[in-house]
Amino acid sequence: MYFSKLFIPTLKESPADAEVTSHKLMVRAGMIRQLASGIYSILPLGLRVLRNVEKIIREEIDQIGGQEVFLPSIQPAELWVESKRWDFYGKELLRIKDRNNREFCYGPTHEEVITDIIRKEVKSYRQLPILLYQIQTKFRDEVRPRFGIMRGREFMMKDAYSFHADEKDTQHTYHQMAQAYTNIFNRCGLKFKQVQADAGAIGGSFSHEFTVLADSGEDEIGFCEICGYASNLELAESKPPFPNITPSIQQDLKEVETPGKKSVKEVAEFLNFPERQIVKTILFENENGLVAGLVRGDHEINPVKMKNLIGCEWLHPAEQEILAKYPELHSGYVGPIDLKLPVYADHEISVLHNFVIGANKPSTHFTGVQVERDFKIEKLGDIRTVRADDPCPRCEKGTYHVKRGIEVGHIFILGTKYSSAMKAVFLDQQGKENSMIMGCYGIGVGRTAAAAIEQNHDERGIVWPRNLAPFQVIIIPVNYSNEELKNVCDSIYNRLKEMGIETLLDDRSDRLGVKLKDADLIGIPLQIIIGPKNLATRQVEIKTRKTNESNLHSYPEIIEDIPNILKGL
RNA sequence: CGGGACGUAGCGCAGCCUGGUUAGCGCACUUGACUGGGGGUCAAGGGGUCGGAGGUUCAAAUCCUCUCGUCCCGACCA
Repeated sequence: MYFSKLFIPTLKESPADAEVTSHKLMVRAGMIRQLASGIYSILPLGLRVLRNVEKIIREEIDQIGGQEVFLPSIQPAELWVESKRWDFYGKELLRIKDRNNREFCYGPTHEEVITDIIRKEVKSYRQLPILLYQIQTKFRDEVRPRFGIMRGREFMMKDAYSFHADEKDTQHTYHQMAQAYTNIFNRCGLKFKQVQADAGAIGGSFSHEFTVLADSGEDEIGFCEICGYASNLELAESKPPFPNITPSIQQDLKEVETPGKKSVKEVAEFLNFPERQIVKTILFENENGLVAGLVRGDHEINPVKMKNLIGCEWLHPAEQEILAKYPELHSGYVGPIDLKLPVYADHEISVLHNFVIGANKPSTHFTGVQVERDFKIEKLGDIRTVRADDPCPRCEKGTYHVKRGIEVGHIFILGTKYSSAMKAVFLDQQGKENSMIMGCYGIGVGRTAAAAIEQNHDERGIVWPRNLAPFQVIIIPVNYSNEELKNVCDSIYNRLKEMGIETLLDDRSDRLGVKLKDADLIGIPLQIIIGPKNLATRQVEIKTRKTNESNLHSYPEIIEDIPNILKGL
């Protein structure tokens, strides 16, 4: 490809509305342009990168028996009503009406469509398992789209769905898929972790996320470097406490005044207790009303883990307006003693003695509190968010490391959530009707490309991992209008093309500096710089974008060696 | 949805508070000349519903109201 023929509008300055590096660089490198909030046009250079991601995905998913399909983006409401998600999905579902006033949505995901196909066509265990996938744009009307293509409303996604006759077979595919994902992200040149994850709104029993490590990421993950345990922080298990020996002196419950001291920090300072000796009571609301959660003062409560412990449909922090309806609750002084709400406590509480807790009375706390003696716990469990350096829950010696990351892939075992709601059933060997067991497996294609930039860039621009790079090599003549340079460039270009190497030739009449800046910005792994002085001694300069180091090599011999150099990158 | 900010040429911004010539600057763009190993120089140019609507005023980019859009923080989220 000749640079002058390529539509690649590069920018010197970053757009004002871009925040993260990948967004800035993708716009500056002429890969994307915004059309509306969270909606982007993909320009030729950007598309080449996305196609590379897609190609890797296709190869790996095909490898484990996936078959590609292309599904409608506009989906009828009835399907979503059937799966009960028409209401549940909320405002993120972009709803539209056709000329006959029939309701549709722009698909945010395709469980319903794929389940509909399978239930109509598959009747027997003999036809299972089936693994189908699609790579298409989807639309989720995000509350707050941000970070360019990383979290757009319209986005390119690979979604795979599998249907099985039994649980064991589902797990088999799940594990194959996990391996395929590992291969995919390795081939994309990413540093990532497979972490245990919450299934969230999509439902299901078992799931993992693939998270690319990056400080700009929105997710936090906790992992142990000794045993390899890794989990999204919203799910990461905390190690149960060692049972504490009851202290010889068990203090009596005592009411103390704590005028105006509401936060753990204030109370701890005022009473001269360590924060870990204070217990916080946090109120949540779920489908059954208010519930209370207890964690140690120096810990943070984790709503996802709490929801899982309770086993409720949903759980939100209680709103101030709701609290106003309960005159017995005093913000900052809520406690479990004589509280007429179900109380869920973190397991660390079980080994605490003589602690401090709100007294349900303004400006008052209790000291000398003991679990069981002073209040009852509905259920004890792991409901706090783990921190760096907390002990690993799976091994003896390890401790947690906490890092930020970008979720680029997510795999789920769905069970029969959709198949039973939508009656996707089959007859087993005994002629008995069963719901199919499903798995679903997503990868954000654009997000993967953006994550690659977050992880691979420098102050000059993008440094593409070789397999994602829009071109492998860029030829930069100091002056293309010089007949001799032009001939050399053209012949190198043609030879590389013959060798099947995607090559860009910067034939523009701009000065060298401009061409070098652009080459650095768009991040092509290898630059071949051709100038008259070096050429006079039969040499060309080869620069590796990753290291920004360049060396002279004798020409034309070096050209035959380019494939090897690329392999080593 | 709550809080905050911004909208002036393709991009980045100044001007607005304190209303008053023809609305500026840098980059980009066009033409020409010189130049040619890290965004070069000089000269001459083109490009604006000042987001939109309404209002105040002799006069509005500037003040007021409404509205649309975009971004940030939070809540939310495969």
